[in-house]
Amino acid sequence: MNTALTRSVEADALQEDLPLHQYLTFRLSRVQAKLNAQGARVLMDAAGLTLAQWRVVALVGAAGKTRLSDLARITALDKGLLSRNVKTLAKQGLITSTPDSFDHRVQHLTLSEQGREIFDRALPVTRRRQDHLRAGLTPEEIDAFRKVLDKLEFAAEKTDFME
Amino acid sequence: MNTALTRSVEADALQEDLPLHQYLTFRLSRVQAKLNAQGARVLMDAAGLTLAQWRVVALVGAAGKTRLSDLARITALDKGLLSRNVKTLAKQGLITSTPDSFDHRVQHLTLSEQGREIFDRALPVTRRRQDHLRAGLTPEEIDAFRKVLDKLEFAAEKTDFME
DNA sequence: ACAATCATGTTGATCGGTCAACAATAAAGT
DNA sequence: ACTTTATTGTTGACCGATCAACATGATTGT
Repeated sequence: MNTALTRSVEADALQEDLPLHQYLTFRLSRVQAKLNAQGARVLMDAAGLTLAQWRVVALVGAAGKTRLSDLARITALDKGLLSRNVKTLAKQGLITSTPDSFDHRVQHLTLSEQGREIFDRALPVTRRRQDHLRAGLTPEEIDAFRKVLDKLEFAAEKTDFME
Repeated sequence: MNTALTRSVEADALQEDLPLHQYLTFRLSRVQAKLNAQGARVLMDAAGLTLAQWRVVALVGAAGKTRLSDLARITALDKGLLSRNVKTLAKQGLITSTPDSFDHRVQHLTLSEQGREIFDRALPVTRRRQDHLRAGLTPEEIDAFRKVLDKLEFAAEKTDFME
């Protein structure tokens, strides 16, 4: 009786009252993984960029001119990761990085012609995707969602809840 | 005038109207990264487990007895990843994996004594963390949040929104 | 002026997650 | 019966993310 026929039964019983499934964090990571996969696919198709690369392009494109440390600060992305992404983007000719004449540590980042072309091509695609994601949501839901995200982010940064 | 003194000004201007910052997915991935880091730290301190390992222990502990394919199906985690985690947990003696006598492909997973001890020790810690995360949220907010997650997950699985 | 400190960006090591290929086995179709 | 197809779990290759160490250069304090 313990053959493959009983599989679904046991699986369902398991699914019912799993502690993990009630955990917001677990749900969140699953949804995020799926969104990530979708976003990566869309961007690769539309612009030949990875998600992390697109983020750099989008940030530099929107800012017009930035430096790496600002991107890291604002987005809370790892500076090492950003550095590598900028490097490959520069090698591909999408981003130009020019040194600051006063502070010789900083590099100013701008989009090249080609970079802006890709930015202009990718932006509407990502907008479309965002619209698609929001399509089933009311403005109130989106607003509430954002508020919860803020609170969760705040709670995630607290370190003293274990005494 | 383009020295480090102007940094914050430019950074603020950038922060204002970034397209990325309005993207739900971007916010989500940031929050998730922070939650992840917090969860990993808490679990490592409390039980010496990685997040992925804890998930396996928690799932097997809750189910009593499962097989790998069920875990993969239910949690939408990668089976390769699960296989590796199970393997290291088995090597550490937390999980015992016994072959099915009818279907020689499947392995039945259960917690060992030691595994259950760790499960029992880690579970209240993770509950405490979940409570901490929910502390600032009303039941309605949590409910709304869950609904939005469901809708986003659904929308993330659709593939035909680009025509 | 000089020492100590801090900011910027690069790099290496490592880890977790994803994907594809695979061997072994079972189930289904003919 | 036999071929084809599907499932289970393992493995290798690869990529993105995280962390720490580091070199360089600026800032601060005395």
